[in-house]
Amino acid sequence: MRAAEPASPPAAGLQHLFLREEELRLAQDLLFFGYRDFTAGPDAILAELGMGRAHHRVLHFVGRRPGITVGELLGILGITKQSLNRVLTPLIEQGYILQAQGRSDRRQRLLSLAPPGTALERRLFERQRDTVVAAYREAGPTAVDGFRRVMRGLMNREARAWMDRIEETAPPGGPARRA
Amino acid sequence: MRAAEPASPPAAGLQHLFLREEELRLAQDLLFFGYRDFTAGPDAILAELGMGRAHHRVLHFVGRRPGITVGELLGILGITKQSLNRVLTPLIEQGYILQAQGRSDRRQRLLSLAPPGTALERRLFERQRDTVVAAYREAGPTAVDGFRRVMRGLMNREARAWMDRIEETAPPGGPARRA
DNA sequence: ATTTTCAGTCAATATAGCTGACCTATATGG
DNA sequence: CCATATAGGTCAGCTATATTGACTGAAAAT
Repeated sequence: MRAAEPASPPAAGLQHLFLREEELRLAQDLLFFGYRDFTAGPDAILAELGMGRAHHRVLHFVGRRPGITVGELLGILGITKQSLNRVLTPLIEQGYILQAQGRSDRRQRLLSLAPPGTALERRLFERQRDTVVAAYREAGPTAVDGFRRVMRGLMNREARAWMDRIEETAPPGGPARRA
Repeated sequence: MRAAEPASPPAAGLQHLFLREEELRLAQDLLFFGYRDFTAGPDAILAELGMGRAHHRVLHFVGRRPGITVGELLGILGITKQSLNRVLTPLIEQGYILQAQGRSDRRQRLLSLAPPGTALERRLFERQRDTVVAAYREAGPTAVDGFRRVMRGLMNREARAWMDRIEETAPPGGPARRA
């Protein structure tokens, strides 16, 4: 409130009506609440195991790309090696994640989920899936497509490239090669 | 848009085709990368000022609801009083946020942005706005509507109620009372 | 043989959250 | 009026997630 009227871009231009300030502030609200509640389910499970969101992210991306190297994982997560190792080392020690020496480059550690890792990731996934399925059902297929396009638009170049790669190699239809 | 045609539901198996596992894992990826890059801009500005995301959230929601009480803010943010005060107290001491005694209940502290707070929030908003505007423009109005519906679907009941209220009192058109 | 890269480690620091205990000021209700 | 409940603040201590910088060892590349 407080006087001010902070320059709602006067919407003069054509198709820009939907880009007015209030629309964009609404986007901020949506992303804050939506992301928070999206992560709330897994967070609760992880807390019971003495883990946090960072562990989930590692399990998720290792599950998504079995055989991923530590370096690639660092690139995806956008954190430092030290930060990653604080969650990765315990996950390995506790038997959730396996390391294998790289074939072409033996310095590399190829990461994959051990059975307990697969199970935990699955449990976290299913909790999150319930949230997403409910939202997707309510919103409908057209909205889902719009959601995907907007989220993609928020991502930086690197993240988009990663999404392109994952969509190529893990197409709708499941982990197996496309039908 | 990037190849791929992300599975606009091929209409084959009724309305469930778009809820297959891979689609849902894609949603996890989208939310992780999208949210991270959405917050990256403000994070960089805040870091220069020795602040973090928590400060931004306070500035955002106080700006959104001037005169909000501490208790209401706690409810929105979903954190403890102690956590809030660790960022709120410095924001007040540094002149970004004003406190006024509640009129009907003098125990309440009604929060609002002081001019420096308005300016900083504006700066953070504009950085984030650029990201959102780019995504919205790329995706188009229909996609934006879908994005909103899905994000809303991810939110819990309380958050939805808050969104309903904000949409009533701050309708498209700007912070001023409805036309 | 030197240099670079991949991975891991140690130490120190900062932010953002948490619990529990306790305080003041003000409202509210018997 | 007094007792209790509520709004807000504060102290102390804990955890999780991130950071930087410095350094190591092994293997690849030149």
